[in-house]
Amino acid sequence: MTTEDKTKGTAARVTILDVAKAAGVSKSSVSRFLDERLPKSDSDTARNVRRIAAELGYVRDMSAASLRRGKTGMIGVIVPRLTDTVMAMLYEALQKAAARKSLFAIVATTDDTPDAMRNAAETLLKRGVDGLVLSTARLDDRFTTDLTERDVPYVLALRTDGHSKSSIGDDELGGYLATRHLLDLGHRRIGLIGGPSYASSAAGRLAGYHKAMTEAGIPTADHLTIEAAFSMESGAVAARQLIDMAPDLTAIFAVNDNTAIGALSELQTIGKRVPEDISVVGYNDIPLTALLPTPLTTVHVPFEQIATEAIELLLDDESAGTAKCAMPTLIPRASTRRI
Amino acid sequence: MTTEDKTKGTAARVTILDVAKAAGVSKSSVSRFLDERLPKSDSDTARNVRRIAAELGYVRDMSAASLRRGKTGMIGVIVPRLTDTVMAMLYEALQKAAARKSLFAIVATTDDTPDAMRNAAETLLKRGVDGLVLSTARLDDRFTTDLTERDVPYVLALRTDGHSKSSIGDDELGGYLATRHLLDLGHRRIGLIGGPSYASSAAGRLAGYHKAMTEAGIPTADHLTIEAAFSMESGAVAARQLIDMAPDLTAIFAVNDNTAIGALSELQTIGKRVPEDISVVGYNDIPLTALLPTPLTTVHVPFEQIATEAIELLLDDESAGTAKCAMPTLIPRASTRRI
DNA sequence: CTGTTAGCGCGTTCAG
DNA sequence: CTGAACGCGCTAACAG
Repeated sequence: MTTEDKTKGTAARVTILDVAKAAGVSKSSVSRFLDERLPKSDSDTARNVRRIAAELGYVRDMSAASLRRGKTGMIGVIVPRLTDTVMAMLYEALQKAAARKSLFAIVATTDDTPDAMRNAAETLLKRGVDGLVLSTARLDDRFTTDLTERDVPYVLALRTDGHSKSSIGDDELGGYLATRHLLDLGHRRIGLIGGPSYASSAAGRLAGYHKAMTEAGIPTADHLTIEAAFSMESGAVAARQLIDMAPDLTAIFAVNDNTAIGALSELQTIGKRVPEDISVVGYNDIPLTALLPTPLTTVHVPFEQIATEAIELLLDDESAGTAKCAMPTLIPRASTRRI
Repeated sequence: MTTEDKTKGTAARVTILDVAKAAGVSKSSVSRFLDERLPKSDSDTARNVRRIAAELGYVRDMSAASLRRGKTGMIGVIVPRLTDTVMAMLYEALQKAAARKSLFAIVATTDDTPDAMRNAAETLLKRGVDGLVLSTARLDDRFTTDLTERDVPYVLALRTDGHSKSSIGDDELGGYLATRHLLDLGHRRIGLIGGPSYASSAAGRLAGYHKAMTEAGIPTADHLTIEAAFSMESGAVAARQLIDMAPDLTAIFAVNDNTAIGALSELQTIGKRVPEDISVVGYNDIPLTALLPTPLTTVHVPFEQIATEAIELLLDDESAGTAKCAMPTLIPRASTRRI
């Protein structure tokens, strides 16, 4: 009787009712004992129920639970692309942070274009996510207002729009540290390869660069900057333009490791040696930077911390408008040297 | 009456019933008209219902639908890590392929360790995925038998265990092409940095290397191989060992771009120039390879195709044991030259 | 602490 | 083709 005949291939799901019967309690009791959100009771029956559930191989039906609870326990993450290691690192960190709160992070990608971002958000929302983590916020975008109107909880990560809840790195400090490092090595003619102006991260790092340069008494007119996308290709193009504009540069600060790597490639092509002829600093400290033929000096960003704080902000209803800001660190490597 | 008072912040969900009432039909009709799996009818009422649903902003409640259907429309993907660009590319391709079938691909990472793999699978299964795509299969693992016993549909991607449904690249051909390329350039002393022996991809590429070498009449004793993990660090270590073993090598074939990059770094360190002193070939054609200071010759793998076929196999019940195999292509770049 | 009851929103019978 | 009715598995509210 109790040992049921499971015909091969018909995996007759064990339901909460089976557990209830086997344990001799009601199904609501089982439901409560197995509720991972509640502090787990240590009564005799509680333990017994958990044991029986485990023996029977019971697993809660998420669909049914979600329907009833009105929550899925999933949060949606939107990133430009996962093939960008920075974004992969962020997502992996968000996954871990979410798991610590018994949540599961699912991801959708855009190509950093606003309409793809809407699609991605709709896809995720249709899947029933309880909230959104956006790493693609644009300073000029109205998308977040839509989310607010629709009462969708969300938080920005890595980039901010200036008013939404956000968990970011201190980009201005990072930009300052990078530039200051070059200044300390004796460089004066320092070019900057910036990121797209709609990204707050790029803007912050640029501001840090200006701050350090100005502080060092270098005239603003000598601040050589150029804008690029966050890709290796555009880093290469930007490096070429920068060198054309100012052949006497002794250092370049690229606000992103990818663009820095592109720049490295281009510098090699045009016959400038790094660091003998020119020093280069990147940003993000992706694993690759340490293993380049010339290991790249870069700014380390604490993604784990940013992710943890993003999830906390997302879950905290009382924190509207709050912005958390994590400290970056300079990692000196072989791509920079004293002039 | 019909225009309800939505109190701010209480997003009173539009249900199928609201649509039914507004359209003057029963909810079951609405359900049918909106079923994306059925060929969409073009009757007057059908179009009308769809229009009204759109106007009202109706979106199906996935939890309720999943509960009723017994399927979530989600498939689970397991990869070692997303910070490995190869895996990010595979996952992005799987996402796209899944989307084409109205499925959503969620992902979990292991660290290429068998127990983390089990955890990842359980996590995904608890979330209710309809099937699994595994890129972490080991030739010696029994995990897939468990899945079969539990009637969980699954397919292997990139790596195979020799008997499960799989969608992989033709690794032996790829290994052959890479080695043959070096032979054609006049190299005879060719070292190989292999991958972990439990990965069929590594084994296949190694076999291709041996085939090409033997075919070229090079004695087996001169086949210089060494095993490494799929990481840049271990590529560096392996390159060092290889050079220590055989200082007269003129070429290295690394069965993975990451290990190739690690090797490049190490070669630089010990003062060997690429390609002047030694040629290097990688495998996978990750975007970075084209933008290294010395662009890397590598083997291109059609991830999109592999992903598409993986999803098709997963959904096809009649294809037990089938293995699809996609053709790789050699991409010659600056890291290899005639001896 | 426990059990009873009443749906959550939907898809699928099964009659018409 | 359509609509009425049922119930998927679970949890929240309530009553003991």
